Amino acid sequence: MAKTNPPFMSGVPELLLLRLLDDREMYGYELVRSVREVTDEAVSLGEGVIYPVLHALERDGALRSRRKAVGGRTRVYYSLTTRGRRRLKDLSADWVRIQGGVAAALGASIRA
Amino acid sequence: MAKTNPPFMSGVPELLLLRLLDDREMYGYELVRSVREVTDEAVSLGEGVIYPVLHALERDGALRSRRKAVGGRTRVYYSLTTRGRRRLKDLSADWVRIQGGVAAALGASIRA
DNA sequence: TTGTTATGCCTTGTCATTCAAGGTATGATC
DNA sequence: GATCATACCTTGAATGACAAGGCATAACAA
Repeated sequence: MAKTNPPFMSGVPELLLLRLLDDREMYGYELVRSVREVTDEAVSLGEGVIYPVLHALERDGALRSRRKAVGGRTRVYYSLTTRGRRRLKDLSADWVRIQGGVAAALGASIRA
Repeated sequence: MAKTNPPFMSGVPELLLLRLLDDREMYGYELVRSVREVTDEAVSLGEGVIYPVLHALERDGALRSRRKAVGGRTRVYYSLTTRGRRRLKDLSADWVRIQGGVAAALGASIRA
């Protein structure tokens, strides 16, 4: 095993964030840990990845955010918009298709 | 369905090429068509992707090439080196792990 | 013969994405 | 009062993918 995140990741961060936020609103720092958990430690996204993606998605209208004070701290909670749910659906379908294609290629091994 | 290749592809081209060349030596133009076939049309890589990857892999010692004249044309056939086979093994393992993680995340849906 | 399509190689330029590394500030814990 | 965890964020460099081209030959059609 080389690195934690070998270069197979394009678009995956966006998909995972949308997926998590489809269940409930969450904030950035929380998402960092959640991604690790929900992927069984297979995917680990740093804050340098999470925050830019969140901002881009909000700019796109896929997410909306609200500030919430919790114990003297301020958190920025994100939740899906209708547009975000459609985007999640599309990206999921794309992922399944690509993944299936790669699986077919890898599994096409005749060798014993 | 938006584009043929949504941004889920990082590292996948390299994996697919190594996988195909593990069966038999092939040339660039042939690989372009083979990738489409073997992935059930799910993945389509243009020559602008294929050739740079082939050259990089050869520079890395993962591939070796030889020129072959076929019907007045010259083809450049690539085949795996030992290093290339190890690389294929590593990348495959990485892919399976990442894919499993994403599947766990997507499948973690409680919604009916 | 001339045009078009398919084969076969390649590079360039641009764009998007990822990531490590940093920066700021508060609360809790030692 | 020092250090850790929380919580937000940006910058810079590198990588990767891709469309769009360019070159040349063969095969075929008009």
